[in-house]
Order: sequence, then structure tokens, then C-alpha cells
Amino acid sequence: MTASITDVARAGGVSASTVSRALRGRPGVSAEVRDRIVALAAQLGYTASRSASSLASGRTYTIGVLVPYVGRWFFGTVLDAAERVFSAAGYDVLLYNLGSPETRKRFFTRLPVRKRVDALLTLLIPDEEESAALRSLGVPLVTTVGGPRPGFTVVGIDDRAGTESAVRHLVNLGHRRIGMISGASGPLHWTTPIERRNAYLDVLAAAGIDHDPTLEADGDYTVEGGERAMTELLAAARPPTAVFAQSDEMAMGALRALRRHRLKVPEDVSVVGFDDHELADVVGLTTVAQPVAEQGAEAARLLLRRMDEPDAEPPAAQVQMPIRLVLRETTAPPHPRGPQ
Amino acid sequence: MTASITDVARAGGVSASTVSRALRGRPGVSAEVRDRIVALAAQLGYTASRSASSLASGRTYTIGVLVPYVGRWFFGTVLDAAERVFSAAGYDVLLYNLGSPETRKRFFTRLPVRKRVDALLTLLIPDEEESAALRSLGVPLVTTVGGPRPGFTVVGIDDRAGTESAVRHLVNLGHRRIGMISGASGPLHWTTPIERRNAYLDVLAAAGIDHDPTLEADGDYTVEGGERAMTELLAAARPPTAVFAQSDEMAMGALRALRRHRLKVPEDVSVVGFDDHELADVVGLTTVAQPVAEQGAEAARLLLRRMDEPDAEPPAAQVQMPIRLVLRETTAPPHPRGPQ
DNA sequence: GATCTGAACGCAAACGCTTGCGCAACAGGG
DNA sequence: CCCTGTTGCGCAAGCGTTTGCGTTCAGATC
Repeated sequence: MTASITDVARAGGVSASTVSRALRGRPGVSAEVRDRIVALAAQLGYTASRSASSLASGRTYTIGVLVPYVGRWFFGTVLDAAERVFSAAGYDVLLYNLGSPETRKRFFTRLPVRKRVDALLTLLIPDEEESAALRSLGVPLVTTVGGPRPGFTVVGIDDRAGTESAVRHLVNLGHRRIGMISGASGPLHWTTPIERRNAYLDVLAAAGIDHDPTLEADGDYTVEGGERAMTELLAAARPPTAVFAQSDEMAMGALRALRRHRLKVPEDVSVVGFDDHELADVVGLTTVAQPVAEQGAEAARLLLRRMDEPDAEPPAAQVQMPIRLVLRETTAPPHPRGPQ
Repeated sequence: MTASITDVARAGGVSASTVSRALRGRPGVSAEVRDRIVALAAQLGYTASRSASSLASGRTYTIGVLVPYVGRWFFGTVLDAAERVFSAAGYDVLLYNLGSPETRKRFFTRLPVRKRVDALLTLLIPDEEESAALRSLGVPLVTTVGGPRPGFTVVGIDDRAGTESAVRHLVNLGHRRIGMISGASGPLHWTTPIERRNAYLDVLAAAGIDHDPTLEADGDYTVEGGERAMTELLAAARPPTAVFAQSDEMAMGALRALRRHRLKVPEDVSVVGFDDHELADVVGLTTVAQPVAEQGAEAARLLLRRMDEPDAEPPAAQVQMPIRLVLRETTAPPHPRGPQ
């Protein structure tokens, strides 16, 4: 078996408490002894058992991260960045992939993170019941995506402004039949699709364009969903000349559908996405860029800071990261005669 | 504070041992008592402290997963699938994102998973020293990617066959100047790029094509790297008419570079990738498809199985998943006059 | 030189669980 | 009716740390 603290203590001719204090840099140990113990521990390959130390101290040095879909670019990128910050600070991360309703439900009823984490970062939006469950854990909570929520610090972007810049761009190009591919079918408490939809409607209204419900379709935030949605839109009585997709992945699905229909982008149909996906540049997609990795890193830093200052009152702060419209090759003025 | 096992015991008028046995379905408890305790525990919202139980039992119900880059599609997808299998089996996953050499080194010297996990899934290839460190943990080890390794069960694909199908496809189309974008700059012990390179060389040799070293470039397995590599190849005295990229992400970077150089794909240059990335279809990329999520799931299942049967002798098995060439729109016979 | 002070260290009690063992109580076989 | 099993449960000893408190001792203070 691996060495325990008493092995080190015995070998060093000191008590276990001294070893503990020496290794964690606590006061009450002379410099010579400390150095000797540190060297000895390294030599013996000693690492404190996390279970034992967290049992004794109540701290776990572990942070839970809740993710809807690790495989999706957005979440993977956020997680990647957050993990770097956490591990640099000496924390381990416990990952929960809560994509399906069943796993999600099971997680919130069993709450396996109880007494296992010092803090929680959630990349999904808990509903009222779920956030109550998380608050009951009594650890700092930070979430990316979504609106303000009591007890949570949230870091995100200005969805409204982002959407406005995208749709206005299409309006300014001269488009009047502007479709939208959204992710409306998600959980109702997820405000992002709603925010973006409202902004979309507002821009149209401001431009004096009547809203046409047949120009909206659900793309489920996936490539396939985007493809289906675009196909749906193309089947409308008067198909759109431009489409705003609420995510780049859906936009790429739309591009695929358009190619299948032998429609040219941007000549026949303009497409603008949201996210600035790593591959958006490859397909030349015009999109609303948001700093994805930075959001993860910032959220992680905020969480660490909140752990340091255990004020009773959680700030419930909201951090907004900058967005900007990136013009590429999928948008252009409408074709004089429209599609088909 | 949250309820402890003694709280439940007291409330139920039994001993803590009985509560422990009842909740974990151990024998030695009558059916009535068991039901009563289970109900009581649920009512009190009791969950056993993982630190305490793992300290006492030595089992952690946690599986460590080592990933080079969570944000990359391949690894994100594998992780996603593996996590589902683990969590369905009641295990938590501890994630280590070991992209940079420093974090990787720190991980292997400090080995924070010691006594923290019951098993380890690594999505990276440990070198000799690293695998020795992992073996010293005394837990089952499974790895995806890479060649056979003592103590490890590995699930992967036939890199050689995959590469051969891709390069042969280009040869069959009539190409003679076939470039390759690889990830050769990675750690030397990573055999994948080497396997693929050897297969590439073999196919060329079999076709009677002399190997031209200026037709090889390093793409670092990233989009940007692929773009740089393609740019490099295009600057060669005699640029290739076709390129095999060892990953789809590099292939997409190559596509971007080609677009920047106003070269048409596949008219001027053919491109074939490897992986069948989620977005490969969107850009019409011809590629070697491998079942990525299935590899993660299969690796996870193998790991669980090995945990169930604690045979002294690890099987050191190797599982190979099927691959197939997917023809899309980035490959065609060479242009009669070649590029430029 | 007696007293005080602080630093450096050891003791032992937690932390919350698991588990080997012991001990009733009870059943059934002789 | 005794003996041997079996079943159901409690006791208590860990598991490997952390940490409050007590002790020792060198040096400073008067």
C-alpha cells in the first residue's frame, strides 16, 4: 500500500500533526522540520488521502460541474477553460453530464454532490425546484448562460444585443422575409431562446416588418435540428430570403439543408449564426461572436473568489461578456427575385 | 447541517451499522427494518458522505477520466458517451484535463487520483513512466487511442486500415502528388500519427509513387494547424493535387487555407480527412469514419466489467472498432493541369 | 533567578462511515 | 430438552486525516 501520514511521521521522528501542518504550510512548525518533512514526503511518495482529509476538515477540494452535453462545442469549450482554472488552483472537478431528462432528474433527487464538493458550476439552467436543491447544498454557486437567479452568480452575454446586431444586419442588407431557427423546445425555464426571440421580434417590428409565424422553426440546438428546421422553412408558402439561427450548429445544419436544396448561400438565402463556433470560419459563416472559453474561465475564477470569502450573503452578481458581429460570407443583399 | 447516519439510526431506533447495511442492500437486515430505514432516510434527505464511506471501505465509487483536450470534438464526444455509462452504473466521474505539458506533468507527479478513484479511463497515451505511475494505483485501466500497453485494456480503431482506405482512394482517383497533414509534433510515444504515416507511405510505395518529404506538414491536430500546414504545402515547389489530413479538424483548416488561396476543392485540390466529425457532412468532407461515441461507451463498459472481476491478471485486451471511408464532395480526379 | 511569553510540537478527539465479530433469539433436528 | 445452525442486530475498532488544546522549552523581562 501507499504511505500514510503516520509512516511519514515515524520516518521523520515527529508526530502526524506536525507532518500535516508541515505539508500544508500551516504555522507551528519550524523551518528546518518543515523542509525535512517535505523532502521526506516527496521521497516516500506520500500524498494525503483526499477522503480522509475531507472527512476531517470538511473541505473536499473538489468542484462539481454540471453540463447538459459535454460533446457540444459550446459546453466542451466552457468546461475546458473552467477546468484549467480549477486545476491550477488545486481543485479537482467532478463532472456530471445531465443531458437526458432521466439523468437530470436522478441527479437532482439523489444529489450525489452533497458533501462531495466545495462549490458548484452549472452550465445549465436549473428550474426553481432544482435551484432550491442546489442552494440547499450550502456551497457557492455560479452558472453560465441564463438570467439572474437568487443565490447564483451568473456570467453570460447580452443575448438581446447579440440577436439585435444579427437581425439588424439582415434588415440593413435589405431583407424583409427573415426567418429564425430557435431552440424553443427546450425546458421552459431556459430564457436564452426566449430572449433571443423577443429581440428578433423587436427588430422586425422596428423595421416595420410584419411577423410571419411560418418563418420560425425549432432547431433543437443541433446540426440535425437546424437542417430539419431549414427544410421546414423552405417548405413555407413564402420562404425566407435570410435566416437567423440561434446557434452556429443550427446554422450549419441550415447550410446543409440549403445545399441539399441546391440553393446558393448567400445569393439565394443569407444565413447568420450565433456563437462563433470554432468551425464557423471554415464555412464562412457570419455570426455573433461570444467569448466562450473566457466565459468558462471567468465563471471559474468567480467561483474561486466566492469560496475564498465565505460571506453569508451571496452577491447574486451578473457578469456580462462582450459580443460582436463577425461578418463573413453567408450574408448578402437579397436576390432580386428571391429564392427558387 | 445535513443528516448523518447516526441521526437516521437514532430516528429509526436502530444502530448505525443496521442503517448502513439496509441502505446498501447488504444482508443481515430483515425486510421490514430495511424498508423502514430506506423510507426514513429518504424522508430525512440522508445521503452517505462519500469521504467517510470511501475512507472506511476503500471504495470511492468514482472513476477518473484523463483527457488531453475536453474542448476538442473527438474527446468531448468520447467523454460524453463514457460519462453516460458510468453515471448509469452509479459512478461519479472525476475529470482531468491534461492538455498542457505542465498540467500533465503535475498530474503525474502528484497523482491526485490516488485513493480517489476505483478505476481510470485515459483518453491519452501515457508514456512508459506515466503508465507505470498509473499502474501503481492498483486500479483497472482502460485507454482509447493508441497501441497495446501492459496493464491497459485499449479500445481503438485500425489506424492503418483507415489510412490506407483514404490514401488509396486518392491514388485510385489518379492522384500522384498526395500530401499529408499529420500531428507529428505530439509526444513521441503517441503511435497514432506514426501508424498513419507508415500506412500512407506504404500505399504510396505500393502505387509506385516516390515519397516527397516536402509534401508532409504538421497540423498539430487543430484547425489552425491544418490551415498552416496546408499553406506550407502550397508553398512547395510542386504542390500536391490531393491531401490526406489525419483529422477532420486539420482537414477543415486545410479547406480554409485553400479558400484563402482561391483554390477550388475538389477541382484544384482534393482533401480527405479522418474521424467523420459532426460537421464533416456540412462542409462535404470526404473522410474516414470511426465510431467515436461508441468507443467511449465501449471503453466505459469494459472498465466496469474489469472492476467487477478483480482478477489479478489484467487482460491487456485490445478492442477494435470498425471504420469506413465516407465519400463526399472534397475528392475528385486531379485537374489535368494541376493547381495554379 | 523567578516569571512570563511565545514558538514548536505532541496528544487525542473528532469526522462519518464500514465491517468483523459477538451475542441474543429463535428454529429445527436428534 | 439439549445442541447446533441460522438470522438479525449491536459493539467497537478501524479508515487517515485535521485541529483544539496542553506541554515543553528557550529566550526575554523584571
